[in-house]
Amino acid sequence: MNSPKLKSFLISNLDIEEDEISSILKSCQVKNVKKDAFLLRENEHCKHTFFVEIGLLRQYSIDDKGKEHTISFAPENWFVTDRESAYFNQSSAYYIQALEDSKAVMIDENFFLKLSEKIPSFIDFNNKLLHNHIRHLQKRINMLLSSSAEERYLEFVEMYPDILLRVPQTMVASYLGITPESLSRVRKELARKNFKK
Amino acid sequence: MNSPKLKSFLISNLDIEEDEISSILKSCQVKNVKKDAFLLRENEHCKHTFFVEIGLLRQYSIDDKGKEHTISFAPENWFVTDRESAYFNQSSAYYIQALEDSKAVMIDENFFLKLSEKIPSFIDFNNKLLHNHIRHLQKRINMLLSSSAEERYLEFVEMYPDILLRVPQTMVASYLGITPESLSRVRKELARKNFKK
DNA sequence: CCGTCTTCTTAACCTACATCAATGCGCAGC
DNA sequence: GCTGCGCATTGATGTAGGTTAAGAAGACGG
Repeated sequence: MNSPKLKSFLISNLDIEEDEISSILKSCQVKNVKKDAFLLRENEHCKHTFFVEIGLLRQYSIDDKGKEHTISFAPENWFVTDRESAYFNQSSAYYIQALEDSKAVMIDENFFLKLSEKIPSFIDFNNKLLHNHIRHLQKRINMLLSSSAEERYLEFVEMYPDILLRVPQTMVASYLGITPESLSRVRKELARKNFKK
Repeated sequence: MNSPKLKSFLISNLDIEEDEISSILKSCQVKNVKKDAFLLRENEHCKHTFFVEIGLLRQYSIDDKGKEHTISFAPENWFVTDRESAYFNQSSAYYIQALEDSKAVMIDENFFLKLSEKIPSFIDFNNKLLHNHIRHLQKRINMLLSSSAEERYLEFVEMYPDILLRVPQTMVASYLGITPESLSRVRKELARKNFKK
């Protein structure tokens, strides 16, 4: 059970000794999953926050017409969870699935408690993570309200150039709120514009 | 300087004595604003969380084409702030404006610190508020990605029937991500359907 | 190296919603 | 009781993006 990335992530953000964090981390299970495997399905109760050590996860929902809507991508060093389900004890409306063979640390409530007890700065750090999450969500809402498909795509390219190369366009489209066909057209149009310059 | 609603809100959610909360609340300024007055403008630095005692506030952005996009409405007993600006010390991309003559408690960083110090349960409570915020934002993203104008309007009617009656339709439309004209047509269509039944 | 599968592209057509412009209508101020 | 203003409605027309369907291009297992 080793989780070097989570470890260094915590060390660089918290005022904590290496062996102390190691001992806490021992209590966390690490899950290895193959591409396409699920870490969470709709209607299940989400009990963990996943920290991605290796690979790439995706969180998405499926609407009544059967269409997928990507909520987030989580590559190495990212967290992903359904806070609504985990925190408020509800069954989840989302799926979390591996887009590549992946390795994720399964963080549970207990882990948070231990950290809060032993490391005072963890509370502030956790607070910061939550605020950061809120910032991203709000930015995305603002974008969905105000930008065209092309603008949203350009924004995505700029923010997540690495992810762009690792996931199928279908999924990028479902993140942007458009169809794969539309995304293809947007890309074509952009290529044309750049060529003309 | 009295803020009875914030007081009872805190008392009912925290394990705290009435006079203790009263003394902490004394340090908070209360702001009375007329309809249309601003509590925050774009490019300003947001230094407070506003708790609405009386009235109704709205948070919105203006895009490059000059269009308004409503981020949130805040009636009595609600908080509103730009966490991105307040927490990360950036200049704000949003406006906060009174839609009615209003009274808001101006909560600053210091207030949070005092509460965290004196009331241990405040940390958990604050955590809960953040999680709740995240839950709402995520739900809204999911809706913007997956629902039609009509579905979004129906959802709004169900979730915020009170707000619906207090704000002009233009602003509801800008919350839903559609034009006022479209909202008018959606409403007409819904009226027609209900009449036929 | 072939067949199958998945993803991407392209084209023709369609629809939800936007835009533009005119009209209506309630209500505040004089 | 007028007048003007802000907001809602309506109609005509435009357009971004959706839908459907087909083929092209990689990716992969045998």
